[in-house]
Amino acid sequence: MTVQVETETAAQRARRERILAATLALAARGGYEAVQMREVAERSEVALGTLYRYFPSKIHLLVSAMNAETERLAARLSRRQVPGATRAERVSFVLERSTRSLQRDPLLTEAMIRALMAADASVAAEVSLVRQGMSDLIVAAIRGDDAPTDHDEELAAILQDVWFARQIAWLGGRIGAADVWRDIHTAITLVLAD
Amino acid sequence: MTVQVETETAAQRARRERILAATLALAARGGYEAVQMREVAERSEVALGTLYRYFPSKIHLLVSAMNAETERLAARLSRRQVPGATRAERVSFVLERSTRSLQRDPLLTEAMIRALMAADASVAAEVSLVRQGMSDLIVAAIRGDDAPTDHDEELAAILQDVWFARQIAWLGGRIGAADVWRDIHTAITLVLAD
DNA sequence: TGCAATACTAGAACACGTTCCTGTTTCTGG
DNA sequence: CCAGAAACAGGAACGTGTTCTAGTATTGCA
Repeated sequence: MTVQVETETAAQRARRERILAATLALAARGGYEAVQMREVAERSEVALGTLYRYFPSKIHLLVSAMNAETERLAARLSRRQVPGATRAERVSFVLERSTRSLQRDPLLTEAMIRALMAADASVAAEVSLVRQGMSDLIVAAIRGDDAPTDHDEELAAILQDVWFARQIAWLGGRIGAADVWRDIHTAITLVLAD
Repeated sequence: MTVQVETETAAQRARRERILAATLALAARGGYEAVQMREVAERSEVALGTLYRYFPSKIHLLVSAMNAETERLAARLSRRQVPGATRAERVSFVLERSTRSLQRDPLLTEAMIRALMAADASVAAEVSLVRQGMSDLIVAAIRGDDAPTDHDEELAAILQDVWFARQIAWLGGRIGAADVWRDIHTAITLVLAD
């Protein structure tokens, strides 16, 4: 079992980017169900079989798209020091920005979160990437400057679980968009009582 | 818009129960994907169209099955006083029993949790029932005897979010069955530090 | 009891994710 | 540059959730 070295021609990189761009465009327009594999293939000018060679399932495709979006968000947030005197304030800042960023494009978010939920073991690696990115953001906010501890990781994991579950409740029509942030904020103040 | 009074003939009640029984049997045997609508219809000796008249989608069907199972669990747990001196101990007792009860039948659990995740707005009512049932269990455990407060409801909501998200992580192959309970226990002790 | 409405059966048909096949293009090592 | 390998295009085909149709049985009511 040899490890494949990262050799991707320019054409391949271009295809991958066209595919992801088409995915984001379709998702932003009509959410999860609008991301149809035939349509993605057609828009990215790639055969259906090729699409499946790049992304072995619709779930992989959408989780990869979410990972790219998460990286963009993280890059934007980590540009400068998170403001706030207490842990709760700093984490609130980060999670509110994240939540608002997602809610700005509800259909895109619906598509990505739905894929994240539907992910089975074959997508575990990609999902872990997304989760690790979020976790890093939260841990960095808890610690103003110091090195993170295991305890911080646990707190971040809980907050992320709440964050995730609240998004699902929102997608499931059980709570409104405003409730999402309110509930997450409640969890932050309960868990991070300084 | 008139409200339909609950008139269900004996034959209809029997059909509904045959359908749910077939669903549980198939789910316990092969999980979510083994619950195929044609197969459920055939086993419950009902036409496919009739199955869809009773349960308008596979998700409705599985969430309804989960609701029935949750009620059975709640009935068993509420039979006697929850043991434990502290809130954390009592909640741990209830959630460990719930978690173990689910993990005893991993494929059935996979089917039901997956449906719960995939639920969109059209299933919101049924999903809320399941969630309310779980919440009642947790709140009752937090309060030994007293009336619950809003604060208790919030704590229960957070713990349930963690519980739910950890089940998803387990289904997604990102953590093992043993980790599920360990993580939930961690959350309990962090959130309910007495 | 008779009849209109509703419920049910059996099965075809449709949609979309996924797989597979055949022929062509592009890449890579010698 | 050439031969073989790998990647790609185009599209048929399959599986399963869901919908639809036509005919039959059941129910509720005057």
